[in-house]
Amino acid sequence: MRLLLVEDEPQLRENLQRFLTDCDYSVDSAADGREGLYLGSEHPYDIAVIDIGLPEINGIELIKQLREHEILFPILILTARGNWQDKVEGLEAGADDYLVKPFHNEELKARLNALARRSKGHASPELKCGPLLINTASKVVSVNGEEVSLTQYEYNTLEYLALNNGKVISKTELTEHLYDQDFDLDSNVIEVLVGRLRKKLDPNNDIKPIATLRGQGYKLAV
Amino acid sequence: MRLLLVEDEPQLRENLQRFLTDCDYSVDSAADGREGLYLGSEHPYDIAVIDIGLPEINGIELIKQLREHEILFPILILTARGNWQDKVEGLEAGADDYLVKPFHNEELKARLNALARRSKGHASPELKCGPLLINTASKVVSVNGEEVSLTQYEYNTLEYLALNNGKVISKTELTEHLYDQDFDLDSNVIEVLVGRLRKKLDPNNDIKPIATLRGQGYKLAV
DNA sequence: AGAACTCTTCAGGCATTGTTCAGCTTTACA
DNA sequence: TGTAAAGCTGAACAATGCCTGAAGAGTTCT
Repeated sequence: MRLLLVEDEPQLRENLQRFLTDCDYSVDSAADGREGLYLGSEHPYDIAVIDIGLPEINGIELIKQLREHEILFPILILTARGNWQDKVEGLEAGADDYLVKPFHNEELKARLNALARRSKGHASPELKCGPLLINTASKVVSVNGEEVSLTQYEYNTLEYLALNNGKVISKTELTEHLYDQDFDLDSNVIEVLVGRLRKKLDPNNDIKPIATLRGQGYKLAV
Repeated sequence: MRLLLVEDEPQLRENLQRFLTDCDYSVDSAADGREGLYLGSEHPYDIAVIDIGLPEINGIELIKQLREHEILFPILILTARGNWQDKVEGLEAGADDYLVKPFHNEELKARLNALARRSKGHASPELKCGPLLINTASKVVSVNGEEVSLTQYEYNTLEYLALNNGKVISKTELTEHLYDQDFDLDSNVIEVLVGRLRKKLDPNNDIKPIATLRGQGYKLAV
């Protein structure tokens, strides 16, 4: 799998390059938008990781231009925390997913895998777990074909569980994912969110999509 | 497994060193960044735990320099609560995971295990012992394909035995593994747990997965 | 500004799990 | 074979962690 990495900060670029290489991607990296555009239009990459805040040509512009050249590989963008606008613009410009800095390498890996998988199968950006269908682009969730309306936090919680389908996720991990600031760890927000999710996804309580593992965390499995 | 610990506060350093040694790491510790850098570049560690707030060379700088020397073992950083910036910088500098102080020793251990496993490329989270299958990611245990539901402590006990498959584990060792602090060693919790495990794993008593070695401990072997 | 919606906290209740205890069984060894 | 120590087990109790409904605080939309 060939991967294009566009990131201006040398330290982060190097780390990501190393990590992604370890994940068996063959990585080319660019330090600015101009170089990114050049590499991206010359080589047949399978996937790209692009930081939004770039010198020369900024990330948004880069994505637009790539897409104008009919370059269709999936793109994951990196945004700084708080720059909400970037994220929206990036997705509108043609990115397929985003990650807010700082992030865990493992999460990047999971998202890239998901992106790669669905782009190979020409599938839509969907996660599927039994009767559960999650469209990560439109953020629409449906159960047995019936659409369910979720709030932002409910959605994020579900998406994270779905990305880690089958794995046990501790409340700490969920909290850290949902709130990147240090957050009161004694809070029971997660419990409340999970409770509401359950009620919305499965009002009759017959599917039981989210399992509780007492003392260990939650797990999505259907 | 060789582990490098860099922590300036003597009390915490000592505690961690003792705990990690108990976890079967062979631990070298440094009290400041300079010493950490020296040790880290001289020895082939498998993993490192680094406090961000260090004298001499601070933690971020230490990580950067290690990475510049092409030193690639996974690094877990310790940050004080609220120092959110540290966390970001640490991850960008090349750390692989972080833990916010104060933390539970068991959580540190779990994260180190996960890091170690990932970096060794042991992708498969499954332990297999005869008819016994333990998935450490989903925490699902099955016997001859049939799923068995275990409580947290039962699971932890079994996992530890399985990690030491074939080795005799004394009750003391099990107790120390399951419980953080000094725990009443005259208790018979372990016996109770092992009893419950046996009943759940092997209700008809024909597999006998856990053997008792009178006066020595227990052993998983099938 | 008011209304509607979402997020977070809190407190009480509940179910499951963890721990202890007492009495019983097995084992090792004289 | 008798005895003491080690281990096993079922029941009881205590502690823990999770769930839930309600209400307050904060947003966004009209």
